[in-house]
Amino acid sequence: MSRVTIADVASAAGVSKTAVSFAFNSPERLGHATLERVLGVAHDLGYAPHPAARALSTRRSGTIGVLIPQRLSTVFANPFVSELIQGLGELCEEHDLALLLVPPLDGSLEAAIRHASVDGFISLGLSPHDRAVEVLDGIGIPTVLIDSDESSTHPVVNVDDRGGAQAAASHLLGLGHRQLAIVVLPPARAEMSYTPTATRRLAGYNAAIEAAGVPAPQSVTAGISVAAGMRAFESLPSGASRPTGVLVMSDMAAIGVMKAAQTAGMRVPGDLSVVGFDDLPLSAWTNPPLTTVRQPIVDKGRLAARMLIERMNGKSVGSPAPLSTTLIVRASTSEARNLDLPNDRR
Amino acid sequence: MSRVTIADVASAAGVSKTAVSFAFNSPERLGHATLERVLGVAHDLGYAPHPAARALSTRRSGTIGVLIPQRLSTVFANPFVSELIQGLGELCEEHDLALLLVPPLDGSLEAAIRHASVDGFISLGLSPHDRAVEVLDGIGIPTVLIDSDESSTHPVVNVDDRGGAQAAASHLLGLGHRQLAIVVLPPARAEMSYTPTATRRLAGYNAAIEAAGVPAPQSVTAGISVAAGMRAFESLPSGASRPTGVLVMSDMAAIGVMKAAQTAGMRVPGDLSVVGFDDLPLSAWTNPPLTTVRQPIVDKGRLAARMLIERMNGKSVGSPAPLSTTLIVRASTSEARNLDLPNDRR
DNA sequence: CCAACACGATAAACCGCTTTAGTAAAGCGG
DNA sequence: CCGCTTTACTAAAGCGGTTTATCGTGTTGG
Repeated sequence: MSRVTIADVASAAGVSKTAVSFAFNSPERLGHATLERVLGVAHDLGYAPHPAARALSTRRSGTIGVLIPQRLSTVFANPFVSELIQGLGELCEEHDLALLLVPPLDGSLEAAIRHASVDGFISLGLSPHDRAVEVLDGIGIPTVLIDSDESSTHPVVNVDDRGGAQAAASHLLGLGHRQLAIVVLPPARAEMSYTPTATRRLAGYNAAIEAAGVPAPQSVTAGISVAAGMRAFESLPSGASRPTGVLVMSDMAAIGVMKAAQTAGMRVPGDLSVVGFDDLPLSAWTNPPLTTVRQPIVDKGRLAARMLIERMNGKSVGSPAPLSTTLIVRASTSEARNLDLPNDRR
Repeated sequence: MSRVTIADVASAAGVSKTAVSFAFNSPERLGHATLERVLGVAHDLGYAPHPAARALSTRRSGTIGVLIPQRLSTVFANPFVSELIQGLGELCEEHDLALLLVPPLDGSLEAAIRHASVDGFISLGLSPHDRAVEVLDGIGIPTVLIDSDESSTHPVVNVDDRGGAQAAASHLLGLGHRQLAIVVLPPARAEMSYTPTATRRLAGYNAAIEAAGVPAPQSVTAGISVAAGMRAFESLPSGASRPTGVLVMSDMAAIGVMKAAQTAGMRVPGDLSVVGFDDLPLSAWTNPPLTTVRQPIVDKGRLAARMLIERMNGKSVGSPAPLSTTLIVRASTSEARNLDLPNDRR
């Protein structure tokens, strides 16, 4: 009843285990007759080499791992990850690799890493100094970091977060907004503070804002989900210091902000301009369509996978230049209304 | 420079390999002093058991596989899959499992299956008679089918597709629509025709339509994406036989249909009513918000994972009752206009 | 004082495959 | 007919863990 092994095939075909192995991996080393016979027997018996045994022998598992810093249910609520996987997937399929999603095991990402049988890792949003990344190095598994900080030891695939954020802020400022708020990305892991990405985007926002000589904006942290965006809106200051424009670091949260604003009776963009970040496909269908900063997520995944595969093949590769971001102006932003009425607007 | 093995730790700590193994797996079998020492040495050396070796020995990989019948880039363009993974992920994390995405390898799903080192498989949309599923059986890997046909050999997790579809069609018919069209799901694999799911939904639509004594609707097949939905709209009949309502088997395609209709100058729902299937989160934000059939996708994933894990633990489980679906009426459907000029209601 | 018995640690077999080194037979030129 | 190379196939040694059976040893009970 148990699995049929190479030895079973060998004895059934009257040859050695080696011959069976050769039949699959180096067919040219076998005589034509035996090759046929072995393959035939193997097929009849439904033989499939045990993947773990094969991996142990060849030191290759045919799998690359994706380090998921949080619970799968929260991470996959963000379409960003789907996009990324589309990119990774393309390269994986091209190279006959499977994709292993590695979430924290029993709360510990490090433990999960040790258990994962992969040829390489892709890390999402983790700093190069994160303990998980150090474990990776300790084991000596090739790794590529996405959305991280520059690192001398790992290739890092980034987009121009700072430039994109700056463009977003300039856009709002150009429309006459003076009272702004920022919705910041959540930390990748509980222990951390700002993610590398959040830090860069913040810098971009602030650069534009300071250059315009406008008061420093309030900032709120929100998870990457519509619900979190809604909560973020609630915690924005109201009254006189109410912002007329809000810069959100993710499209999902931006949609939440719009939704909450609308249910609070405000009009977007009439009463509140919102600009997101990512340009997810769905951001074009929202109501109103979201003004946002486009980053090439699929490309990012593709590029990261390509670099990882090269590293797995022994080539040493450096970090590529950050991919460019572009502001996509849709309908969630408009000129600030009655921006300096002598006394309170409303 | 190569990986540190259990033998390295053993000799560094002056004990046998067995002792090191015990230190991790049966700490109670070691004296307190040695236990501490071994763990200390292991930590200093950065030892991590080789996952493949461990898997070979224990016959457990700590991984469950998700059989992806198509390219990752097309499958993950559909938020349905993200939702499902959220459900699967919850259970996986609870049981300390990782999730392996297994797309066709070199075009062959069967080949991919053989290479995957997993303890169990979840199949998406494949018939129980699919060759891939047969390979699974041949190897003897526990498997749970999602969106499949009833099977005596495997647990199947389904929703009430037929009932949901019937409700959707009844909704349109109740609004006075007489000229309908159906947008059918694409085959899961190139070889197949209708998927089990598509067959059931079609039956549901038709049951309602026939009961209403309305002419049989046109049907078009469209992939699960906005772009495919747009193309589907294009290929709908125009002129006198133009449908006033369209039943779409996926929300993504439904959104595409709406979008294409709008860019063609039609108003939704004024000129065309559209009802989708799935109730993806984003379907609530579209313009107009989409009327659709809600299916509990996350629950589906959770349930499937739970059943698989039980099967992996040796318990034999049967198929659960189909999860229920409910029609969610939003704003993409309205009464049919001027349907027969003389006596039109409305 | 000796048999009985936990206790702590180990040697060796095993998991299922790949691969190196090697052997027997066949082919070949001289 | 002999040495030399090919060809076709195999034995056995890993790969890096786990696990079973065993073995000293210091403790006890009778």
